[in-house]
Parts: sequence; C-alpha cells; structure tokens
Amino acid sequence: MKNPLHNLESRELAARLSAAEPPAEIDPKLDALVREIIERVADKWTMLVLEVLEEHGTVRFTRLGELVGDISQKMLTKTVRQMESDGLIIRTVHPVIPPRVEYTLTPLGHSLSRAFCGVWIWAEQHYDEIERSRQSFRRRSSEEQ
Amino acid sequence: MKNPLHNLESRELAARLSAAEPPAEIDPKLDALVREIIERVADKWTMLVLEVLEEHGTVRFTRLGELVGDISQKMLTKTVRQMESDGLIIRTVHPVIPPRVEYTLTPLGHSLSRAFCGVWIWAEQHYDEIERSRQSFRRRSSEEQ
DNA sequence: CCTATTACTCTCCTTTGGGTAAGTATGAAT
DNA sequence: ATTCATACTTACCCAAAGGAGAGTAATAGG
Repeated sequence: MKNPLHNLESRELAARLSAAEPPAEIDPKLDALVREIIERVADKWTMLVLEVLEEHGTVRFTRLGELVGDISQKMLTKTVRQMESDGLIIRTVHPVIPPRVEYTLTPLGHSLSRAFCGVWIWAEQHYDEIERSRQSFRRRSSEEQ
Repeated sequence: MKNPLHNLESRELAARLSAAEPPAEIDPKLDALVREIIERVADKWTMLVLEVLEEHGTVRFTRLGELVGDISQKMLTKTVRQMESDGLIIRTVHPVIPPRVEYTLTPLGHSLSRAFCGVWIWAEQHYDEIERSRQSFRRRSSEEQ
C-alpha cells in the first residue's frame, strides 16, 4: 500500500463503497495502462518534438533541436529514443559520413499530434485568462498575510 | 545563448533563414507564453486531478487524493494550489472543525478538461499499439547487440 | 482528560530531470 | 597531417520532483 491517503479502516471503506458511486464502470487494469501512457506522453519535450515534426515533416537531429528551442542534446536524444520506442516516430540512419539521421512521425505519431491539437488551441485561447488569474491569486495571497 | 544547438555561424544561419520556410507566421512572444502554459498544464498530476474533478464534481481533499490514486499529500496540495492559482479550480474552505475544504472545477477548468479529452481517448485507443511497439523495440535493441 | 477528525505543513531523504563539457567515429577536403 | 562535419555518448554536477513520516490546530464527543 503505497498511498497514505488510502489508509482507511475496512469498515469505513466498506461503508464508502456501498454508499458511493454506482458500480465503478471502469477496468482498473486498463485504467492503469492509460494512466501510464498519459504520464509518459504528457511530457513537455515529447509534446514539443511532436509539434515540430508535425509542422516540418522529416527533420534531422540538429535541426530538430533548433526547432524545438532550448533543449540539450542529451534530452533530445532521450526524448526521440523514447518516442521511437513508443512507435511515435521513425528514425532513419543513413550510413554516410558525416552521419545523417532523419526523424519523421509515424501514423500513430500524427494521431497523437491531432489529439493534442485541442490542448494547443486551448492554451492559445486562454493564456491571458490564466495570466490574470495568477495575478489576482498573488494579490489575494499577499493581502491575507 | 542557452541552447548549444543554436551555435551556428552567422553566415550559415543567414543562409538557412533565407532558404527555409516562408515568413515564420508566428509571434515568438505568444509562442513562448503558450509553451509555458503547455509545460505547466501538461503535468500528470494536473491532468489526473482535472479528470477526477470532471467526473466527480465537488470533492474534498482526502477523497480527491483517493480518487487520483498514488499521490502523496504533499504533491496533492502543491497541484491543487497551482491549479487554483491558474484559475482551473476553486477551493472553498468551510470554517468548521474538523476542517472541510472542497475543490471544484471552474468553467476554465472544464474547458481544459474538454481539450484533454482527445488525449484520453487517444490513449485508450492506442495503448496496445504502444505496448507492441515497445516490445519490438526492445527486441530490436537486444538483437543488434 | 483523552481521542478522533481533517487538511494540511515541515523536515528529511532519495530519485529523476536536465544542463555543460568533453570525447568518439570516420572519411572527405584542405 | 589537420580540420570539419554530424549525431551522438559519457561523466559530472546541480536543482527539482516527489515519497515517508511526524507534527499541528481546534473542537466535539466519550
């Protein structure tokens, strides 16, 4: 039992289970899998690489780094390796010197990019609202002191 | 200059700028803002809390932790504080003993939840594909050794 | 007087994220 | 012989994420 918030005595737990929401409707195993994917995929570097490849098509390593913006080689390598392992991108190595490695989205990658599209649009539409909210929060916090 | 991948000599940079994509079409300041929001909001705890509140409506602190799953009190507090500051949730403190604090989504929170909906659906639809991809990646990695 | 309750906060600790800088492989060009 | 190019890898380091567990405030009920 890893979660300290789960330390309920069994009678209380039983009471809650019988009282609360209907039959729970979701398979816990599938839920765990989906969560793991969400955790992995909802990573800022992954999202940024995804967006760059969606916009620019096939791109080489160094250029990809430039387009993503402040990312170190280490993080870029790590991110693309993970994305390759997850089947989001394909990595093509041309056996020439100097090396030439190209990255491009798979259909799965494109579909994820489309799924994230709504979040990008949301961010564009609401960043000013968030900014205002943060300011008033700071004001409230300092006032109540 | 923070990004090592940006160390291009100026002539090469100029060449690339003139050769590459059209006029760049996006305001860099807005782009930076949007990125910052994405980075903050595309956080696993934020996404999970968002989903729980979307599904269960108004929820108290301890219950929220149970519903999210393995999250420590520390992280839960930090996450909800940030979400409150960003205007995604409202936190209602009832001045009673023992304390009673309720969390609920704002309209902004609901809209973000809707934006993320596509990602949840994507994860549900593709987790098996990702799993297969990871397995074949591991197989390939160990083979080429 | 003691206990239970809730939503925290605080301290201590380990793990992960992530930056910097240097090194590597290899052939073509100077 | 040296330099350059590219896509890394490795070693070292610091900061942030995050878990474990104890403590706290204040009151109602035994």
